[in-house]
Amino acid sequence: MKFSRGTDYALHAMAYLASQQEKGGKIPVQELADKLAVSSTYLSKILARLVKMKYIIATSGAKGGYSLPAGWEDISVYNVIVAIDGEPTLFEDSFNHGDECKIQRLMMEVETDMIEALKNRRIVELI
Amino acid sequence: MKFSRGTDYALHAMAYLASQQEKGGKIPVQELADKLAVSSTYLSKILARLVKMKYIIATSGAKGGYSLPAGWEDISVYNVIVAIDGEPTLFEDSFNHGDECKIQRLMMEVETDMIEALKNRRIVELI
DNA sequence: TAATTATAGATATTATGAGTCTATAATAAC
DNA sequence: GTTATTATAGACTCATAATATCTATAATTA
Repeated sequence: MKFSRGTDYALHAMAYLASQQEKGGKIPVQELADKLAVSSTYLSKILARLVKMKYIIATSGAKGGYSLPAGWEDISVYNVIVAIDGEPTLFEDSFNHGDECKIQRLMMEVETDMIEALKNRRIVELI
Repeated sequence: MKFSRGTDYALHAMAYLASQQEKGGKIPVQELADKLAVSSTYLSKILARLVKMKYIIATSGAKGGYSLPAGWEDISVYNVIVAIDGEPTLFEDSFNHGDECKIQRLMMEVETDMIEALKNRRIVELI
């Protein structure tokens, strides 16, 4: 019952990029990896998912690195979580119980509220 | 990012016991296991945790089985989850970041709200 | 004493998270 | 154009936890 460490890395990376945003520079993965005390190849894998979702921009080559796209202020914590872990689900709905199951319904309500809360929180808050 | 299947079994077992409560009888694990389509020995292991927390009562011997204790109407969904999975934590706080970490703080807020919601929901609602 | 029920321990299986290593592609500096 | 720098992608390993199963034991009633 917790989000993956990958999500944690991703959120910290996003927060760091956001905090460096004024300078307009690109941040190489090695710098991010040093900050987070994680291997750069592994962090690359995680960041690749954010690139795929266009939450960050990757630039190859010398003086390259990662940066934030226009409109990054709208990216939510939920966006990042889904990019890394996929849609969060408190219960496995492929089990026994369909819509008529009160347990399933109750958990869905709690889950929906949690998701709503995460959608309302944005990366820009983390600077 | 989901609760264990064990929690699911436990909630369904509790709901079933509650629904049979009027009859005052004890329900053997085999009957519960049949309902949930799970092996009785495995379900026993899960129910043992509820017994330890006094959320259900186990009676050995012929005509024995599981039943609910006095005051069972106050047992929350959260109680059951903690009994099976332990305290839920959205993030591993043993990582890098202490109280000053904004990500940690944000996730703690979301987590606290979720826990509060689960504490406000009781087994009695599931009948 | 025998039947019925729960409990506990050892073990197996499987899935997933977490991470490494290596090769490849893209781009800028020279 | 060559080289250095950067990101990307795939195969693979390792550890851990969930999800059970099986067997033996303890408790209680008929």
